[in-house]
Amino acid sequence: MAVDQLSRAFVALADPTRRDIVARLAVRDATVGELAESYAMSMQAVSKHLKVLEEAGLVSRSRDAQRRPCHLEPQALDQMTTWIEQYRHQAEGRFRRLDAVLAAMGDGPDAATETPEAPATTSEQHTTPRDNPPEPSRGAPS
Amino acid sequence: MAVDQLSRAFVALADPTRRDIVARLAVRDATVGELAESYAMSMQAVSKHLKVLEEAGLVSRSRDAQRRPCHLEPQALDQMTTWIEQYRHQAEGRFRRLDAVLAAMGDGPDAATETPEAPATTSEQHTTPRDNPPEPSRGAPS
DNA sequence: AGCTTCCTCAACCACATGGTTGCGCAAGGA
DNA sequence: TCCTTGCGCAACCATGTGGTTGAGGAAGCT
Repeated sequence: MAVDQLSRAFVALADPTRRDIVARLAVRDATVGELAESYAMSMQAVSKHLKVLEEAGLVSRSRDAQRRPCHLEPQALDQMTTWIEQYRHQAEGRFRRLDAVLAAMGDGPDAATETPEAPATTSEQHTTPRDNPPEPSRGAPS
Repeated sequence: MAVDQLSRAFVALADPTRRDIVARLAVRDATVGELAESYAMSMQAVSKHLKVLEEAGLVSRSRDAQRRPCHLEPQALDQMTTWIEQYRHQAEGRFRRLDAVLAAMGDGPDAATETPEAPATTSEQHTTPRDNPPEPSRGAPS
């Protein structure tokens, strides 16, 4: 417990069986039994996987008599892409800027190859808020 | 071993410390020691985390004397978003079509609320290839 | 009421994971 | 040459995870 939704979502999709379940639920809703028919494991195991997906907010379950139909929740997937794309864009932008610096430096001096991305053309520094600083000691601890 | 790159990538980002490392490497490359200063754990532990990220293709490490600078690899992140977005789009498209059917059925008959997404307007069925069918038994086993 | 179907919960087990410590190696500086 | 820095490897340990089986509950059928 005490784990944020994003961690749960990544943990959930880290398992191939659960990714396959997500892929199937993208096509159509399904019950536990329907899903379990496809895998070489017991229905209890599939139920556990669905519980993980549900606690990650990736699927929801309603009631239909004794059935428990499973429904994919796309906005949880959206959260994940938002996180990933944030840093991918940040990194790619930085690399593009770095390439530009290196190219413009083609006939320049030799004092290069030393962390030229810190003082890049447009300041970026450490503006983006990282989600989980899982440690108390920030900065040099010694 | 014998685990595909996508699973490795999701496993890697499932850990908050490793997500934080990715966030930092998006800003600038860093050495193991620099990263380790920020966390309440030993450098060996951070090195292990980096190994996980490296085997997932998310970071690469070069040599600079005895330093091992770590570099974020955005295309691995791109793979992940590609996977996620595929099913998010699929599901959202299906839900939009379902909503349309329900809306158009507002004055229609009462025989509804029963899996209306299977015979939707545009046939989609099970076209998208799921990545890991981790089971041998496909189709009704009985 | 009693049976069947669909599913969850609880206990258990093997193995993976995240952390530790200790050791050792490669490369630069004294 | 020796020492320090920076880092990886191996062994170890506690906990988490993915599977099993067994029991049992909720809802429809006869």
